[in-house]
Amino acid sequence: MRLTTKGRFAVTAMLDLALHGSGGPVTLAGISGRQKISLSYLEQLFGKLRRRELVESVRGPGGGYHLARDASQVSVADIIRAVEEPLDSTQCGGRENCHDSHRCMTHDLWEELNTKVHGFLEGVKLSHLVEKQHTKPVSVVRGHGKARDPHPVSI
Amino acid sequence: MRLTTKGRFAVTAMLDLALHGSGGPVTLAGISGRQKISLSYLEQLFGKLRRRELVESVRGPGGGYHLARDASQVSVADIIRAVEEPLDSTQCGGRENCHDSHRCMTHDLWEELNTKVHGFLEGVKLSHLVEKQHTKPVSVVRGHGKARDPHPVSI
DNA sequence: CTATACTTGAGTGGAATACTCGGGTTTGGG
DNA sequence: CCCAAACCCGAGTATTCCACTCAAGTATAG
Repeated sequence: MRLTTKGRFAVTAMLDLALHGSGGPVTLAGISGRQKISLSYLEQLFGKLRRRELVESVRGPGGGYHLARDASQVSVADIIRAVEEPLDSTQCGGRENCHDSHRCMTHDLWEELNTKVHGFLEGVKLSHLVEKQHTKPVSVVRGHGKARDPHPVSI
Repeated sequence: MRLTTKGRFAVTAMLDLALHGSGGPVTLAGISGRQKISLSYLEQLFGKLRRRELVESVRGPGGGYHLARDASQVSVADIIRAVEEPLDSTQCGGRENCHDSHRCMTHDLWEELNTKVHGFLEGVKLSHLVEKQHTKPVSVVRGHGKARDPHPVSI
């Protein structure tokens, strides 16, 4: 699992979906307008979210997307896993780049970090984010457009 | 702070330095041979490590590098910070991409994750890795050469 | 039958990573 | 004193991949 803006956009979009999902399907155009994420890009992301069965689609006029399960059953980790390529080979993951059956010296370190981050993101459910949003309903807008945001992960 | 192979190489190299540092300066050629990291690349990395005062260099024949401080005083976070570009703008870090003085919806989430990861890496000292290596002295070899390992972060 | 909305796949620009290369400068030993 | 071992450094480069766009669909409500 990687962490790029793609994953962050997906989480933002899913949160928007959870927040506006009470009145029938939510259109991507709506999410695009509120969150300032390009429509085409959203289409790409929601294709993956649908294939991973995190959302369900309703086609035709009046259609849109809604969550496939309750917001309390969807973790941030689920969302990120859905949109980011797998590529989770732990950079030396048992074989490849490590000689024979040996592990490289720092293998355990990265694996432990992975586990920690994964555990954290697994624990945060969409419903938690919804609650937080309700307690302090600040702005909902993110930048987009021509702006490029390369930062893969800042820790 | 980002997490790429550059940071992992740096940690591996620093660990090698800590392991072989008892008998005077360690040469980059030695690290290159043991860890299978290209010499030129190591030179680049150690330039940064030296500027951040994590290592000290001894020039001329018989020279090399040694740790600037005790292995217990060097954290993995220190090493990664030294070699990866800052670029730590928290992807919407207060300004930029967020409208006005508002924060985007998922801001807190990523910030909390950052803090967690940072805390973990700050807590792991080079001396811990050395100990682990001594308790089970497995292979010391990593791949390199023409092989490209793009994975920025796998979590 | 048409407008709305999802669906799909291909394509693109730019930036960054992961290196290499070719020259330096320092300095110990013969 | 000079050579070679080592560090030093800046520029260059190939590939990759992210972040997005574009174009052409398919389904369906009204």
